[in-house]
Amino acid sequence: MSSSSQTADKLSRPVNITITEVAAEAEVSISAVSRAFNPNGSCSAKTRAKVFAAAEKLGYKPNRLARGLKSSSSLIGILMTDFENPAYLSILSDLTATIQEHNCHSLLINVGPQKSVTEAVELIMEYHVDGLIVTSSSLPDELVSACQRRNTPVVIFGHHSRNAPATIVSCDNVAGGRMAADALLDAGYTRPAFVGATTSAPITTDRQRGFITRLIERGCTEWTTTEGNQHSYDSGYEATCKLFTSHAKPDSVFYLDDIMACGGMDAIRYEFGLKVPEDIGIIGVDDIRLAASRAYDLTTIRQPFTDMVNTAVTALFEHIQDASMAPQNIILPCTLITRGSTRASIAGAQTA
Amino acid sequence: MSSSSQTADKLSRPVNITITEVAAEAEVSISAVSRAFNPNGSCSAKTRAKVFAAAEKLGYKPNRLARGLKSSSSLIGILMTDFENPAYLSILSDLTATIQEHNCHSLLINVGPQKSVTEAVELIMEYHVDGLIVTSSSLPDELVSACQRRNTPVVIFGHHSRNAPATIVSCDNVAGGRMAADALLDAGYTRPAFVGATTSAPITTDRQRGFITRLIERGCTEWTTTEGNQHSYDSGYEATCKLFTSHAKPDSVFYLDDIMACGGMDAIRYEFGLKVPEDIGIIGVDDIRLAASRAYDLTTIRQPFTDMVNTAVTALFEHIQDASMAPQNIILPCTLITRGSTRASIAGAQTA
DNA sequence: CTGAAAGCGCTTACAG
DNA sequence: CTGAAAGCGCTTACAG
Repeated sequence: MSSSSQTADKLSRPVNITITEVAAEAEVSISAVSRAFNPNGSCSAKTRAKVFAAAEKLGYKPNRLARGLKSSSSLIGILMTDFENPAYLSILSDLTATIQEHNCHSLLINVGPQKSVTEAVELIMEYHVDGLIVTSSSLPDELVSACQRRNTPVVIFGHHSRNAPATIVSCDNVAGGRMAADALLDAGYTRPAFVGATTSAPITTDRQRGFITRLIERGCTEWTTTEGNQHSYDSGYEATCKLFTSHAKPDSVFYLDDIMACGGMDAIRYEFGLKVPEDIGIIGVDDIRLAASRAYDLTTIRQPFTDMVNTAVTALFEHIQDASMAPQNIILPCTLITRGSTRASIAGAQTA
Repeated sequence: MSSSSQTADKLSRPVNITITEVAAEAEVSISAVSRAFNPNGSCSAKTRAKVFAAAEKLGYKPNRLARGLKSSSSLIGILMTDFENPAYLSILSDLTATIQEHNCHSLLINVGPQKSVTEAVELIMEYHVDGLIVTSSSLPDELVSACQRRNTPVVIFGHHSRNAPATIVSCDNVAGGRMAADALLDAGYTRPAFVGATTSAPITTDRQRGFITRLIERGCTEWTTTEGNQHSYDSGYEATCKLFTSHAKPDSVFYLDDIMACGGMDAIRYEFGLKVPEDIGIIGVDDIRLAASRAYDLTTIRQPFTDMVNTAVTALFEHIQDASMAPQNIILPCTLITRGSTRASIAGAQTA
């Protein structure tokens, strides 16, 4: 292949240029080209320079599919269920950005209601991903084991799972529930309610447990609980309408997450004409952007999403490097962010 | 390989079972197995049954990486820039779900500020994606051509691009701007402002052009324009603060999108103590979930996102099937959704 | 450090 | 319809 024909080729032909052409251009073997492009391949500086020059000239890019056949695919699977909660947009942004920093890319699987997690995992395994991050839905333990058997590390993001044989990164939901209870009682509210969601059981139960346990510890007896259908504005709104037309008349509500709290606050204000925080105190969880808006100005239990994402991705790549590493259960602390949806504390409570 | 050892294998061994093992189990050639799994491979019903039985028994899943080496990767690249605007979470949900219906999967690339679109496209090409969907950022024409040369169809989502050699699916932003102008004037506002964003030029200019052109057509002269930095609540808030402390005193604002409009509305209400819609009328674009909330109750120009996604994905797969298909410029209509952030129309205006 | 060779798991003309 | 064989683009022991 002459140099002039290559130049013409580079401009016009649609075919991909491969390692073979680079080898010819650099006058080395294809093994040498492969090693030059691999950090751990032994290769003299001179050869590497020749190879890079040739690759640059030809516009060569390695085919990751071919590489993945013998080596790693550089693909990380992300399983997502919840596309209602806006928190997941920034989580996704952080996840993909961090994965890209590791020179890998994200295969995003939408585990919608019509698709089971099992199906999703099987599908993702067909791409031989290097690792898997599961958000917003807990993965059955058998599936985690199945991944492990295939040497595919799994990190579960944001969800507890008692005894899953996988690394889990979440925040301390029980403590978060306790904080919410303290914040409400400290502000003088006496009849708190908890609004959870039927989906994603572990999160709901942990936050609820922390909340109720703490209420009881502090001698509060007039509490109620109810549930919305999903993590959405509408669910929060509807659940709140039910709650405030029931016999229980709470004076404050702890919502499972911020987006439900926003829906709930709107119901309280516009459906029942009550004032926040004077008549009703409200606390959410997450600290999504909207929580800091003037309209909602929501007191909330902040989840350290950025830290959680970094921790999760770091742990995943550690597992990818060292398959023998034991699964860890990493729980990050959450923080109370006090805003205008709760009355000023009358006790000596913590403020952010 | 005896049947009993296979059973033991299935439970314990970590290695993937491949086409070779299925062929042995089914007592056919590996070509036959391959054809059985390919819709267009000629294969007798009997052989297919044997193959499927063997595959089922062994838990065989084709390796998509290997398949992609000679055939298609079943991977669709999604390029995303904007993780601020919540509209993109549901767009992403629809995109991934629709792509999965086509038995393909989504490689999501985060084109953050530190990463150029060019880099992102080069990276994505290393995975030999079957097609590419570009959202929330316009792709330089040279890049589109580069993809075309590699036989990788590109669909641009949500953005005009005068003469890109790619299929474009967007909505009629100029008409949207005109609708907003009509809605404001019909409601009796006389000093409208437009708040755009410095990013994503084509969208901003089209909506602004439609808006201003229509204002002028109807004899309105007292209009102003300004810009936020990005598509976010904070940008809308800040731009509005500047706007309302400048010499121009608008009585209504058309925002580039809903999330900016929400920020703007909060600034108007809480920073300047003005009433919406009595003192100031507000219109956004998108119709995100938040627009329908009681707190914002935002009049908006709805983009038909679900239709746009379906159209974009359908068009992409048509191009993948038939490489010779000419690029199309598909523009879907948008609709005015009248809510409480504008006064009731005093003219005979359209209402949703 | 370097090259020839085998192999990753699949597809696809090519004969039969 | 079916099988043997070559090939997709890369990696990785194995000799040298």
